[in-house]
Amino acid sequence: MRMTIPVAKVLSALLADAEAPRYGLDLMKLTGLPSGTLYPVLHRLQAAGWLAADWEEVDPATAGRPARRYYLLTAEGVHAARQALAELRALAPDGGTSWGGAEPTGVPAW
Amino acid sequence: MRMTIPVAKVLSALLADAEAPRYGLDLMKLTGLPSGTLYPVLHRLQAAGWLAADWEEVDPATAGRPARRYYLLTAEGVHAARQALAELRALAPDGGTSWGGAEPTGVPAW
DNA sequence: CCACCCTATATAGAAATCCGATACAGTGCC
DNA sequence: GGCACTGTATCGGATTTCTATATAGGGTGG
Repeated sequence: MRMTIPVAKVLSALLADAEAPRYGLDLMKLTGLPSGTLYPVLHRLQAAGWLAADWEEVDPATAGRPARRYYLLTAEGVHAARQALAELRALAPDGGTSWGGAEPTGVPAW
Repeated sequence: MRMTIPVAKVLSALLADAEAPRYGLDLMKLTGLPSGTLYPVLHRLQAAGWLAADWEEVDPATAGRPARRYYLLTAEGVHAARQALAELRALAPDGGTSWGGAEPTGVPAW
């Protein structure tokens, strides 16, 4: 699973609110991603085994809307998502980053 | 400027340590990015006006190594980088995200 | 009825991005 | 000469993003 910002947004939304099940349009609004980005991400997450999907069982005529496809992180997905987001947080400083690197290199004449 | 994780890593490294000037190999070690990823990122940042670059003025024979190309964030770059990293931080929860979205949607039968 | 908007999911195709491989060049060492 | 190290940089295939577009049923208004 390659971590990208859209993937991180989806994982973040799926992790929030006690891992409540989400459906596509819901995730589009939460993440701000267009459907053409979101659905491929969801498919990749499923292929990676991080995400499970199931059709909502309702009669469209009764519900007055199309059936939704609900997504829920697997146990592995929850774990992986937490770890991935933690790594992301590591490079977004709160005060000063100072993630163990080399000390400032020689300043140019400039 | 499209924000991606490699771009964020570079910005983070450039912001750290009081915005000390950095050169390519230095940034490769700090960010862990391969040169094939790093240099295109640096070029894009320059094209966006976020980054300034200048050749170190040394005699390679005297220094015992090739001249370095130093990179420093512009004023605009510093501002933009801080903002971009803040947005990244927003989606990497520390405790609970709860970034104002819709409340949990109806749970599936499943 | 028919147009139109809303909820939903999904794909096509062009553009952008990432990353392993490769290139180039000078220094230092054996 | 050969090899390792410091540096910067590009190429090309694979992946990813994103703008359109497709599909389909429900509800509303003329």
